[in-house]
Amino acid sequence: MQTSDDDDDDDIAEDETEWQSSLTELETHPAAAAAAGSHIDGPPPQETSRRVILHFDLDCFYAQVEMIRNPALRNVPLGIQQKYIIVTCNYVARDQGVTKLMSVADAKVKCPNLVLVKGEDLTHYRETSYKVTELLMSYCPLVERLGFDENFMDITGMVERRLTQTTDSHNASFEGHVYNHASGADKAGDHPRLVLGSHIAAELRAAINTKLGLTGCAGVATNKLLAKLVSGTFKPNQQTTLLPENIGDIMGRLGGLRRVPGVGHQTSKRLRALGLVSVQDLQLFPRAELVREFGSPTAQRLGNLSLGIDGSPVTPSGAPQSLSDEDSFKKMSTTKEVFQKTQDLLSSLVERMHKDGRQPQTFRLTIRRYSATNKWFSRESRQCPIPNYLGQKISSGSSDAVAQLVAMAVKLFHKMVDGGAAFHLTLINVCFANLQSRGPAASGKGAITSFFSHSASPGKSQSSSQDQASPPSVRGRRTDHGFGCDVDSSYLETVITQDNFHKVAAAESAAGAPRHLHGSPTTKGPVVSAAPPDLQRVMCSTGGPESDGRTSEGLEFGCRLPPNVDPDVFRLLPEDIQRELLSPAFTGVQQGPSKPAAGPSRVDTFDSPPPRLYAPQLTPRPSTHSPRLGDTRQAVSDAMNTADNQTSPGPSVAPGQATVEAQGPGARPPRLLSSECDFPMNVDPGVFSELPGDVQRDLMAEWKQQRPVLKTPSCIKQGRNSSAKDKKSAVKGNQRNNLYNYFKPN
DNA sequence: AAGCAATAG
DNA sequence: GGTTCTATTGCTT
Repeated sequence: MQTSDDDDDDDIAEDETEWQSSLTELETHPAAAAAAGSHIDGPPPQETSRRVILHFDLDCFYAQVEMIRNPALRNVPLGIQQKYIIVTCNYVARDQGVTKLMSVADAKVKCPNLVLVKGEDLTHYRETSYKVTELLMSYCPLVERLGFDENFMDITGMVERRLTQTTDSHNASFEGHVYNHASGADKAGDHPRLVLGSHIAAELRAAINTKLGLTGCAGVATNKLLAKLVSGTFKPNQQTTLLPENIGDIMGRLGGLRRVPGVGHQTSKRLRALGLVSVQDLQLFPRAELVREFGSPTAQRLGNLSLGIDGSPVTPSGAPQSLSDEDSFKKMSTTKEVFQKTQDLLSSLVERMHKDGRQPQTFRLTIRRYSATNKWFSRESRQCPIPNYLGQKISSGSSDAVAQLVAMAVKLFHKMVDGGAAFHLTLINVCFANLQSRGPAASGKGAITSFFSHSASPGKSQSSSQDQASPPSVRGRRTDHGFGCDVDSSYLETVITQDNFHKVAAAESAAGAPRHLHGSPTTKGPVVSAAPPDLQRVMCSTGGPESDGRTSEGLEFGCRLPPNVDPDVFRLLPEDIQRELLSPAFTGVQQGPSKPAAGPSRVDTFDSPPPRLYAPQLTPRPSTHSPRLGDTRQAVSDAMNTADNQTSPGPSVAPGQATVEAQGPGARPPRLLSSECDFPMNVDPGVFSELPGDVQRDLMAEWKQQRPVLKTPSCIKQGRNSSAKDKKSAVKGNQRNNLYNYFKPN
């Protein structure tokens, strides 16, 4: 599950006495503004940030889930065990000295009556985790997951809205704690947005508690870094707001650089090599020297982080981008065991994939081998594309998908491990990636339409990544920092695929296939009931009241558009797409699938149809092609081919056709056994020997008949390579294949 | 597109 | 800096 920072962190709010931290507000803010405003063009942001960001962190999440499943565990010391490790435990156990990642043996010494629950199967945790995210999303779609138990939320739009609509904003005070302030009433007048943020945080925590029965902490601040750092200040089931004047305090009190989110082990080692150990060290270190060591983007990011500056957006996570399953063990050294293990792992993974409903395009096998030199760890992996017909079988739940995948897995395995030599594995992982919502990748990569047809998953589509804090000029010139109006091209992607998702979902429910939110087969009832239908607003658009604001241009638009959509870019979009962007799904108003958007709203409540974050499909899709006899065996050999061809991009082969694999330079040295003369050259004898006997016989029979093997060279791929590499070199590096690239002026 | 490193919980 | 079981992003080829 996770590492430190919960128990072993001796906590930020410890030393009250020495708060002469090197930075005071007066120093921090100009510094922050200067650093944040270090863009090449455009004025520096006037206010450093009007954003309001929440961070939620569930209390000892796995333990809470188990205590809900079995309330008798509530009052006993409870530890969640994975292998020989306690990955987390409840507060009763913590009081007795049990900590995260303590060995079971040590934990039993500390707490002899510790009750252990096995936690290797993450199913329930994953399901509950997504329910939390979905619940949060029902209030505001800008929710980013961080692991299973944490969520960020950008509630700037909600706050702005309450600000304009609320009558008595002056006499309100903070909900929960305020960092470094004894009274929540102290500075309330100076920070109306954060006050409202603290109210929203309290409401959301209450909702999580009443609807899901979970408790957790929340942090309220002006960016993700700060929200995360402050949320743990008061520990179980409380919340804390950080005021801008205390940024210096909270950063200064962190102590070691390792405590800064984003600074991991390697980075802290490199920093240490520069003589930097504390956050203050980094704050005061010359930026130019940092750049020399890390390069500009990373250096800027690190330097900013040390100052409490973090311009990174809350990026909606959407459905997961990969599904994987793994198991670790002391020793595995026979191919027989490997075969068995991958089969087990794949069985459950395929089932999960089936429930998800999307179709994986890539399969990856990862191992970890034991070796004295390598110490223990470091993983290696091999991956290969999944042929379309197999992908369809997987997502439609066809029963023979597993066998074919196992064949692929074994093939991939032998690319890493010489079957003839001894080996010692300590872990196997199987993974589906490149998950496509609709059909096979029609690969209309350059076409705008691909953004509508490719991925119907909510949240991100393929690759949205950004470090929007660093690359200043490329982003386009309206960099409204903290106002949600910077040009974040990936948001266009996001938003469009999101809409597509809604359309698809609507179509499907109209067709009588009601997918449930994040349905699990076991959990039928939606624990997250939709919020009251009278309040159909999701208030995260930065704009004010959104009464169709499409007459004017520029600023007018800027205020009505979804966050992060540049008005300049917007104007260049085709009409229909503009309309899409202004439609309720994007600007914040959503409509229920069956409800005609009811009455006059209470001020800000929470409703709107539950967003479909992660909606594994519950009803199996009708299998598109009837399995004919012989399919399986052909598929096995195809699968082997797929795995084989992966490294050598030779002539591609249409599925269903047999090939002779050209033995590339990287091909495994053939271990020729007596019976091998009958194998097609593309079949690994090692794999073959692991197949069930009847499959072996069938395969042999088939090969005999097909002896004249079709070669099928590059006939399909005609104008293959050609130009298409347009490169986009001007914008290279950071820019992806996204909408912005297509509509950007120049 | 593939493989790995780094980071995270 | 490693334990478990994931998941994401960025770098390099």
